[in-house]
Amino acid sequence: MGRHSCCLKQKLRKGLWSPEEDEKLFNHIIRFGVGCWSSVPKLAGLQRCGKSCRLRWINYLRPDLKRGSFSQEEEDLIIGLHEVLGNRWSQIAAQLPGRTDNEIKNFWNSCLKKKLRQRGIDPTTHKPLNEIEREQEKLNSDNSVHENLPIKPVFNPFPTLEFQASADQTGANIILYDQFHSSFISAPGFCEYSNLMDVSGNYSYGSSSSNTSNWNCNIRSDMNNLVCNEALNWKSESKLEPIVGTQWPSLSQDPSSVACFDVPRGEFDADFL
DNA sequence: AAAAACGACAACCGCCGACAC
DNA sequence: GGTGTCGGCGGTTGTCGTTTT
Repeated sequence: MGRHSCCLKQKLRKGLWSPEEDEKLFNHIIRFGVGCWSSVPKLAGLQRCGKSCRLRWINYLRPDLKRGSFSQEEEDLIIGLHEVLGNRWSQIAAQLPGRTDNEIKNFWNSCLKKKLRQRGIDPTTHKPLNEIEREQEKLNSDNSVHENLPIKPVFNPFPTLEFQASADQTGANIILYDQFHSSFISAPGFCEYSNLMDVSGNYSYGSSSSNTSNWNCNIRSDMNNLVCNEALNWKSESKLEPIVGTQWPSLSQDPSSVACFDVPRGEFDADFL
């Protein structure tokens, strides 16, 4: 329990990642893909634990990250999904291509919660705040009368909807989506999310922003898609940003045609092909 | 101009489930 | 079935830039 064995070893760096470390990790994963995270630091020449490398890759280095501020559509989608899913950030992130669970979680905690409160909505239950207060007062008065009764949880992650509880991993999202969709599209004040929700066809990372299993399965074809669609620009602050509108040739057609990125800082090899 | 407060976001921590042995 | 390892997740903390006092 607790810290992984890799983290217990001496001389492991912590804290912010340097551009050099980013470069090493990025180059390693581009070349070899992700096999076993615990072996990545050693193979990449990093004094970090595998967990830290994994997090850095998922939240920061992955080439398909969108970055930048959230659009209004994304904001509405997050709020709607949070009402359905609660703090299941990885599941919420799965519906927002290019966004990570960490990013969404931070956005929620630092911004959206505040916005909802300003609109008079409780960010936990998504009910009007005055209604929550009334319920709380009622609960308090009930408790004072029935002090010996078991305490019921106040928070209900599914406040207005009932969901099928036993869906397999692949079916769960579909069921949730159908129920979420049918519940909200007819409700006043809610956006039509359907065009945003259906990303299963073009979101190559599967069910979660943190899910790297697809990388393990077919790193080459995934990188093919990613590199072609989102060329990399190594910015001075070491962040990667897609070059909007840039057309890249398909690697499967002509791998040698993509030999270099726009790399003003750091040097990324593209000869993993 | 300096200090304090605030906000955004990167990273860590602890826990859990899956899996292999 | 017990144990250890690993990946993944959500909560929390740390860091740093910006704004306010």
